[in-house]
Amino acid sequence: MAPRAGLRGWRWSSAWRAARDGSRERRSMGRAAILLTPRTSHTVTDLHAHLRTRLLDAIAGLGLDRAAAEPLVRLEPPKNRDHGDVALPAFQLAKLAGKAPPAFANELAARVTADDVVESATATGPFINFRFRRAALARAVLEAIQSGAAPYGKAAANGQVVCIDFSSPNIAKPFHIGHMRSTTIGNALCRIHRHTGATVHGINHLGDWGMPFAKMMTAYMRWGNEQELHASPMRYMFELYKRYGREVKENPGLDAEAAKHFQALESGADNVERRMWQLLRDESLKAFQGPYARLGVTFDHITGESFFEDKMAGAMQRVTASGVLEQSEGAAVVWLKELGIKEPCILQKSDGTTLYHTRDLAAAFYREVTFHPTRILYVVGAEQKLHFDQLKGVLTKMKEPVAKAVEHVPFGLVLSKTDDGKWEKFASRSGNAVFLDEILDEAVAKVRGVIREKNPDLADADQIAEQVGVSAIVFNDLKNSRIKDVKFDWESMLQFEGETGPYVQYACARLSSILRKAECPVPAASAIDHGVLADAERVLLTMMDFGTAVQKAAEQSEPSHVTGHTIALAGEIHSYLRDHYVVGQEPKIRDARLVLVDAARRLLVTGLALLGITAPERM
RNA sequence: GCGCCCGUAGCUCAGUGGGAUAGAGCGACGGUCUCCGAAGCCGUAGGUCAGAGGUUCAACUCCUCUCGGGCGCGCCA
Repeated sequence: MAPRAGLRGWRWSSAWRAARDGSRERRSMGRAAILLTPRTSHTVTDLHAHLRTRLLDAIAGLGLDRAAAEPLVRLEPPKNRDHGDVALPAFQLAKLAGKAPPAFANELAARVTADDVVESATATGPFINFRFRRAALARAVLEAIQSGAAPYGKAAANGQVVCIDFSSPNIAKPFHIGHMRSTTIGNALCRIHRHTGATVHGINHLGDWGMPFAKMMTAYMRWGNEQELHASPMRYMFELYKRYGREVKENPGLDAEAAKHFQALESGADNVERRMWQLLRDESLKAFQGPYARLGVTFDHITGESFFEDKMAGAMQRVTASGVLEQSEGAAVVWLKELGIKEPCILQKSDGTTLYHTRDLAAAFYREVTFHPTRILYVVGAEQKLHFDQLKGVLTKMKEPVAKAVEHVPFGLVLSKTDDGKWEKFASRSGNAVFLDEILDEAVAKVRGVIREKNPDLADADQIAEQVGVSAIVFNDLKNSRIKDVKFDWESMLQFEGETGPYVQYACARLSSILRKAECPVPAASAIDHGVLADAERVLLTMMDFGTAVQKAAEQSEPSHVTGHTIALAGEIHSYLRDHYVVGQEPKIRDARLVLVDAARRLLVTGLALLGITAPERM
């Protein structure tokens, strides 16, 4: 419904006042994540599945109940790699058997004899450590990666339908640093869920309704000029926004004026407010395509708050019919005390107009009938936890089935450093607001400099600098648990060494370079001598963790699990390459390593793609 | 005041459906490009996991309390 064509080339104003009512577009937190997969094991590879079966057979052989033991067989990575490839703490199984853990571990280990896949099962105290045959490990992992089999490639449809409400900026304002987190996290979650086989609906719930927009309209109607608006829409609207903020201090009546305009807009009549709204919305929406294009973000649906204008009456009727709506001080509210929420959820103001909650309620109903979602993720900042608790609470009190799908995915604030070295919420009082384009431009410029220095003959250097620079910013945003506040400082943001996007991209470029220099095609993974890859066990075991990382990321709405895996894999392959050359080796070794290098590159590219990042062939 | 989140190495963070000696990166110090990309790799130093109780065979991980930091709390979003 919205124009997707990009408007490139304009820059954000250098200062931005994050006034209280201006910085609160949606983005926030949630209740406990709904875990949609049975938490029985981490069996994401054939090797693990095989081992599980062997273990359960052995357990049954010891006279234990197979079904009772099944959930207790929790294979986990050993604390120390020297112990083995996977470990099984035998405490609970020993309890089931009524034996001392070390003795039981011994008995069980003895029954898991070596086969084509399992090399050994060794009891170490109460733990059993397993080791796979190196050739089997290499074969299983490399063939799966090369053929694009799940979890390395996209999984078959899993029946889940996931709505992801993300980015959702208030489009009456410039796209600034504060908008980035919901955008990058939501984008990554869309890609991750698709990879795991879900049907995903990425939704941009634009803030194009309500008081912020009404204030912008008020400013424009008082001071606006259409020529200036068209010349530089976002910058001009930002100026209006700032002016409104200044003048409302002198003239508090402005807010009442804005409220009147909103009332007129919501009346549905074809009036000046409606035409004004349409104009401002169109202009700002166009301007937002620039940042989205740079970040590689797309949406399946751009249904902002205004989209629900004609659906709110129906939603209110539904609430009324359910009998949970009450009048309080002239407003229509739902009390949620029995759900442990003290603050009532206000659905209609005393002047009859609607609120954020009303529109989210209408949106929930709409999404339910339109998409039949198993989960609806709201990627919105943690400061809006109460809002989503209330939304879910109202739906729960109404006994609406969709209530259980509603899931807030909160994330931390973006903090900036004050003059005295403390961290505080981004606010431009001290002129510290930073706009996304400025950050991306800085990063790209720095990358360009690094390229000039390290790879001066690189073709398409500008394009690659854009690719690498933007990735550094996105990767940085997805590196830590989303609930952590992001400490924004230029130094670490523009750091390309260590655990960074460019580090992972560099690994990809290095691997690509080796594949080019090999001057022979990558053999089929099934055709190589897997035994010679015994020296690559750390790389292979890390590769094997990919599925677990993606699964956890999907279940917990936590892209950082994927980010972490790409860093780990890049590190392992870098280390491996130090002592293991590919080019110039005898064919048997060269071929096996070519498959390994190619698989590592593929998996890194896949991991980055899940984060919304591309990897250049050279950099 | 009430509710929620966070507190692990100098800094930024992993690890928190309890499990074997708490891991990275940055910074510091020391190595490493006549050999596939040094945006790399290897090593050294650095931790009473905020504190105190409790549950458990086992607690950084679960429960309670305290301290420190942050966010939120009726017609904004």
